[in-house]
Amino acid sequence: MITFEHFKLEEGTPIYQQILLYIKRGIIAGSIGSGDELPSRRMMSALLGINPNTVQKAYRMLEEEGLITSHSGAKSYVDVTEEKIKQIRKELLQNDAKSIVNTMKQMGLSKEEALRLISENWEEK
Amino acid sequence: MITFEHFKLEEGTPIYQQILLYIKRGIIAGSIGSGDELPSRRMMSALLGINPNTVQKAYRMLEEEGLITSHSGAKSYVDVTEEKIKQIRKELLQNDAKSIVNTMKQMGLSKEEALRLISENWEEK
DNA sequence: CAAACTGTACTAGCTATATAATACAGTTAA
DNA sequence: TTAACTGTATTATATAGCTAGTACAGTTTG
Repeated sequence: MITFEHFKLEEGTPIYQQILLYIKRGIIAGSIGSGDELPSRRMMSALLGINPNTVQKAYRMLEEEGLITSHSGAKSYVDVTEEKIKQIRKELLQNDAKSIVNTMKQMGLSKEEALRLISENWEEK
Repeated sequence: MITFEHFKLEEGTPIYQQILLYIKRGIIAGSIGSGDELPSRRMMSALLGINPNTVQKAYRMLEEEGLITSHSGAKSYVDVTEEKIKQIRKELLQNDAKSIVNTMKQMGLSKEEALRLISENWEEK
């Protein structure tokens, strides 16, 4: 069962997208994998204090992307191939890295300053 | 006159926020400073192909944060003190760095892998 | 002065996001 | 079997973001 223990809602980003990303990143990290049981829509919404429809939206998109399976009445499970993992790994990492670099450059940081900033923030907390 | 030459709209983030961030990051980088003239709301919206009201929203927020001055009928100008620059520098850099580190950790990357990813993506384009 | 620009304000309409309240049929477990 | 869970679907409502159109008064420039 995926716990969503370290999942915290943030403002400014659609909730369904945050759920999507949390699961995708978990799959990339290896902490989430095939066979893992997802919390039910109702359970999940109760835990996060959000609406069941919002969870359903995230789950439906995950199903459309072929990362989970859902059957009426039964529980939902993660179901990913190595191929899919490689695909979303490339997708997310490239996206994030490019966005980070652009941001840092926009703020006039040198490569060294950027690396130092990341490095310093890695340890804390 | 601030040119917005390298400004490109991205999907998924409110346009007014992108304008806000572009100017704040420019101020941090030093490429935008006190006395610089902002494009008029109408000019700006025409250049970006967006609605004048969206530009106005960004400009109004910049004024509320005390980064620009606007007077009815006259043009708008950047107006920042060293104190304000330090403040938003800390604000944005800390925010971005923490968000990046969290994302990377969520994907199971080690500090070294993260630094290498940034490093590799720095050069390209 | 007059025209063309400025900032500002307002109404209206659309889409996306999120909530609330039900409803129903399939699955599971006592 | 029956009760409690599942996924799925629907309708209604509210808010944020964005667009479109219009209006008006202050400023700048010819």
